Amino acid sequence: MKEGPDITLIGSLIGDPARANMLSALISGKALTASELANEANITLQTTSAHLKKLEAGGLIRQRKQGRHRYFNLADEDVATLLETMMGLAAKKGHIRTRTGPKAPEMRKARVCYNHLAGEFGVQMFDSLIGRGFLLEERDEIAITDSGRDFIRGLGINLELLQKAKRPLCKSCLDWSARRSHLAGSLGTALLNHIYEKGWAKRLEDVRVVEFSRRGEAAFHNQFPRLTD
Amino acid sequence: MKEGPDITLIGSLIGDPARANMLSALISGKALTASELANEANITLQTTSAHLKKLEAGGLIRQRKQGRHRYFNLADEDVATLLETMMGLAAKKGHIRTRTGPKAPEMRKARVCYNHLAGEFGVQMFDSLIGRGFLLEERDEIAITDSGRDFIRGLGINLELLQKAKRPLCKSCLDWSARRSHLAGSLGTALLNHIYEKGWAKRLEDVRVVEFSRRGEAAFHNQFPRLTD
DNA sequence: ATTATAGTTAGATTAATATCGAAGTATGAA
DNA sequence: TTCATACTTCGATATTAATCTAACTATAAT
Repeated sequence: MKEGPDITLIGSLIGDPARANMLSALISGKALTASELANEANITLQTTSAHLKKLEAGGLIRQRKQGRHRYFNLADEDVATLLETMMGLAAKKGHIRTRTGPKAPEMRKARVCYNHLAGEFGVQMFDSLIGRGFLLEERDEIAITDSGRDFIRGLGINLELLQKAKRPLCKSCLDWSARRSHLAGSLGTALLNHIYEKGWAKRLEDVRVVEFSRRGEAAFHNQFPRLTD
Repeated sequence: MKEGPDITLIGSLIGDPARANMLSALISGKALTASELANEANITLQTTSAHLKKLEAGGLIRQRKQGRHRYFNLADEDVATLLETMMGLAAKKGHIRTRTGPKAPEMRKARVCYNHLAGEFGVQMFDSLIGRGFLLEERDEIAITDSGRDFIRGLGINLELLQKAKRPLCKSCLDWSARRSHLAGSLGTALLNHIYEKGWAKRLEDVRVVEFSRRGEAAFHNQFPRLTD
């Protein structure tokens, strides 16, 4: 890593495929061990160790020692925001991941993308919110409408709290599997949490698949109905 | 550039010092020729050409042919946003540019940083807004107060329009020269535009220096007084 | 103690790519 | 036509850094 302007280091850290894979894995918020990250990036543990050292030195990740394990996390919310921004731009520019799309059908159905819902369920939720006039899509910007505010508040979500956050409230995110937009941003995160809190789906360890129960699936479809147009 | 997840390409593009220098130069919004960018990055024109090709293929820049010149720009506002986000994170993590800070004294005084005001004038404006209770600084987040809203509206700035934008309204940005914070975000941009519109300073071509007139300087100090505490 | 698991460090190899020199293309000026 | 400027393409070189094997440290389990 040669000298260069301030953004060079961060760019080169993310610019390596192995490290990018690790960061992508960490973006779900779940703490992962070095071995898990090695597996995620398909490299040996030694190489992983070297990468983790660089990522930590660059301030992108943090580690917690616990017994003989080391758990790694993104350093803070800002790093997650940066990665989200990059993913969004990459999707818009058509840099779709060539190598590994979501393979398993459960992944295509519903999965965690960073910290919001993606997959068919994510797309359906987004379409439903747009279709009922709760969200407004203009070019690439998403805005919430007045009726949308009422709807979200009706779910018991504290909208004012979300708006104070640095992250944009509404943001679209292109879906790998469906090649359609779904909802990111702090509202997207809040809605995923809502799904967990209602018990519609379980938060699985280690995996990004979101597993809906039968009842949860029905409740989801009821809350975010598919509209025939 | 090996295969990898979607963010890898963008990361590696920004991760090269020469390219990062070029992108930093372009972030002011001014279109630059290949030769100018070569000069900015301190590399030969041949190497520059190769870099520009990659940046364009990656969707980060656009080019316009005009006679025997080629003018380069960032591809769109999203790219600028990404770079701003990265600069912000880099500053927070302490990855300050080691090599070249702003040299010329005019640069230290007032310059364009992305699309807001930086340098001593930028820092003073920021301090003044904080000191008069128009902005609130909590940890790394900046928020506008009710009296701040009144003040900004009083300048004739449409605050509601700014808040609808994707970009955060208020954001702090660490100053290279002053090592102090100044105001970025859409409000920062709006205030810089306000300075131009009032005729306090001229928008110079090719250079990032913001040149205040005598009268403009006085008006600026009047509008954003330095507070003795 | 002994063995197993989790991770780091060191050293060698290899692959990627930034860089430049030299030659070529395109536009404009004299 | 000739010359100059702006930029691209080609080919060679050199440097960087990602990767692996092997050896080492630390914690935990038996």
